[in-house]
Amino acid sequence: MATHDLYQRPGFLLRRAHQISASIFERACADLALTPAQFGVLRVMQDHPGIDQSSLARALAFDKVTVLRVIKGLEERGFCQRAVSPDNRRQMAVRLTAEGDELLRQARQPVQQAYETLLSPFDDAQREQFLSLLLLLNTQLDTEARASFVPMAPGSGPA
Amino acid sequence: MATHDLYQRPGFLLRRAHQISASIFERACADLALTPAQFGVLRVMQDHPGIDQSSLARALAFDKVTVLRVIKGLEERGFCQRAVSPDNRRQMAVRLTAEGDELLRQARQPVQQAYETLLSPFDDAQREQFLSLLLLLNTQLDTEARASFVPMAPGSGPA
DNA sequence: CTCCATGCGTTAGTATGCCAACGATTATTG
DNA sequence: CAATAATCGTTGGCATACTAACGCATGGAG
Repeated sequence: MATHDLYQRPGFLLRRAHQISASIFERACADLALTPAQFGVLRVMQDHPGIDQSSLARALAFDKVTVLRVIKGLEERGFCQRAVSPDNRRQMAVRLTAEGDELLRQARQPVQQAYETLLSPFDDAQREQFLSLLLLLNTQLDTEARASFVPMAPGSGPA
Repeated sequence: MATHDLYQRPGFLLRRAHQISASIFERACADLALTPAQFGVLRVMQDHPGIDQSSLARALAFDKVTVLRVIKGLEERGFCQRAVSPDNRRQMAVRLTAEGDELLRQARQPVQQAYETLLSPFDDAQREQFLSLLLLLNTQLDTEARASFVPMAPGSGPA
């Protein structure tokens, strides 16, 4: 029965839950060929036009290399543009194209459906518990694992 | 404030929690250069000597390609052996070496420490809630995402 | 027994995540 | 101002995860 303990470890359960979550999301957005990471990047770009790649990475707690590759893929597909920032020539200012905005519009419904599917095993009280526990874990262990997570004020730009 | 919604999505929170969990585990086992996936594979091999790769993948809900690569890496480091199964020449029978068993023995303490760190934001009641909610989500959505999860009886071998 | 479907392991390709290192640029500090 | 720090984007490498496809072995159907 020693193996059974493994299946009850929070790390194992979290890995599996994340796997299931990603699978549900990708299936719901299969027509758009949109992954969770791509969706997150596009959403941040939508709220912060002209954001630089490193700030975007910090906003999502992604690695900056991951962000670079996701953005390059999105750029090839015509969903975003990159340009050297006029404020700081080290930075690349990233923003949605009209196609990217349209993609997000089309994604709204399937993303919501993935959300519902993922939480379908829970009743309302359990959903609230689950989300608050996850939020607590994330905020408490944030610095434990990576850099601090500082969402910026909307409209303030990359300043 | 639209971005803020993104951070409250269960998919985002799960991804981040998994990321933190993996980071804590890898840090705790840094001296052993042991990742969560490698630990899982070794644990299943320990409980089911001579198991074949596909059964091992199903037991952990890993992809068989992932299992193949993890096992190859472990084999190169001397922690497990592979041999064509005498029962079925399609299968590779995998088992721990003495070094692999010793590695698991050395991993016991850091793995337990990672477990404690991961659940440190929670009190006892919250831990129980969190684990049972994760378990519920996994069992309910299991077939939703991938093949069924059938742990085999210990000692029955790969039959 | 022969054909056929299935299962297993493997390879290849793609996407995510991490770290380390590098050149270029900016910020800091003496 | 000049030397140093830190930051940004990029590249390369490793590990995890998926799909698709292939060769091979097995099991079942006719």
